[in-house]
Amino acid sequence: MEDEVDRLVAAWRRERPDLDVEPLEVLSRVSRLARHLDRARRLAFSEVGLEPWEFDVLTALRRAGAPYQLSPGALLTQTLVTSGTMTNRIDRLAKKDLVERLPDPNDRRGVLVRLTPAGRDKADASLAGLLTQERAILAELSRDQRRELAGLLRRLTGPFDNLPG
Amino acid sequence: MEDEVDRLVAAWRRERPDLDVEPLEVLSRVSRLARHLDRARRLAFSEVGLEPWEFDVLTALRRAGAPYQLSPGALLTQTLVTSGTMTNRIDRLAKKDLVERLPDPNDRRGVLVRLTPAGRDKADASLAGLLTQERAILAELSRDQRRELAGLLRRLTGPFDNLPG
DNA sequence: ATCAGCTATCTCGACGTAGAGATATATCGT
DNA sequence: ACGATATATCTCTACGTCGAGATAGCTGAT
Repeated sequence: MEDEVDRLVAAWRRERPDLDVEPLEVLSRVSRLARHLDRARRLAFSEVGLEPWEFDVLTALRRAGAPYQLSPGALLTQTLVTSGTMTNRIDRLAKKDLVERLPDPNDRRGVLVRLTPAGRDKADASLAGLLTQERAILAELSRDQRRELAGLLRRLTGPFDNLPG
Repeated sequence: MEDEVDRLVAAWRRERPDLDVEPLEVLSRVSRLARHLDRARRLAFSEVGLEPWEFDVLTALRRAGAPYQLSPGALLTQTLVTSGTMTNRIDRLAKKDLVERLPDPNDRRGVLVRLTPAGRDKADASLAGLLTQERAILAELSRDQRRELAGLLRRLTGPFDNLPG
């Protein structure tokens, strides 16, 4: 099946035959697919009254395991947002009583963000729904193809995720 | 090489062994990689004084070929933003004399957005830089692997791009 | 010819994010 | 101990996006 990137690449080859646009075959698809996924996630979460950014934070805490707490800094690396954004997110989640801030006992500069019971319920409820939706999107591929795709993507994400910065 | 998604998946398997989180192996990597790419692009474009959103619009027009014009609606489907956003973008690009608005001769509701010569220069200058950067990211993979990856991604983007909506 | 419904674009208010700077605390070498 | 430097988090402003609604023009059925 042809997609927008096929059309995009064909257009560049016509307009700029002097350039090798092969990289776009992979990376433009990654960007566009992520955008489609954002939209689908927003729709799915709206059914349980959750914003995608709330999901990201709550599930990061849920994954940490009991007592479901992480520093803002740890949340940054997991969610790929800036510190100003994370402060804002924690504020809003705290106002909804889904998380609470605690002083870090080992570092007086630091803070720990902990999931409340209500926050944990939200996190658990939303994850199952997301997985169902993602399974539908991935039904285009066989199990082996999904595994192959995951492996190739890991080769690209690895360098970013293990970067010093 | 291990990445954040490996850690994320391992954490879910520990915390929620009742759920099959295999879909995250693919789709969480897509989302995170797109986020990394956004950052890298922002950095690369700042060197030529261009924002990523400006690049997206200008190159869509450039790809259209002479006379480098498209309707706002056509730009929407290519850039995956909403109409309000596109109006705003066109306004700002017009203010910088990179594009101009023309009435559509065939539909009095419509408008055509056309690249100015300055806009075309910007588009051409920035594309080469982007490709160089993307090539570096993709150097992790062999030519065959890149082709394979592009093919698998197309299977996922195709349904979205060919959807009625 | 007309009307209902559709399409293309723009308007506008609410919201979330980035990014730089501020503050407080920790850490390391001397 | 001390000072330089690094780290953790928060504050604040500017900016871009979304999304619902408004407007104007098109189109097909009757």
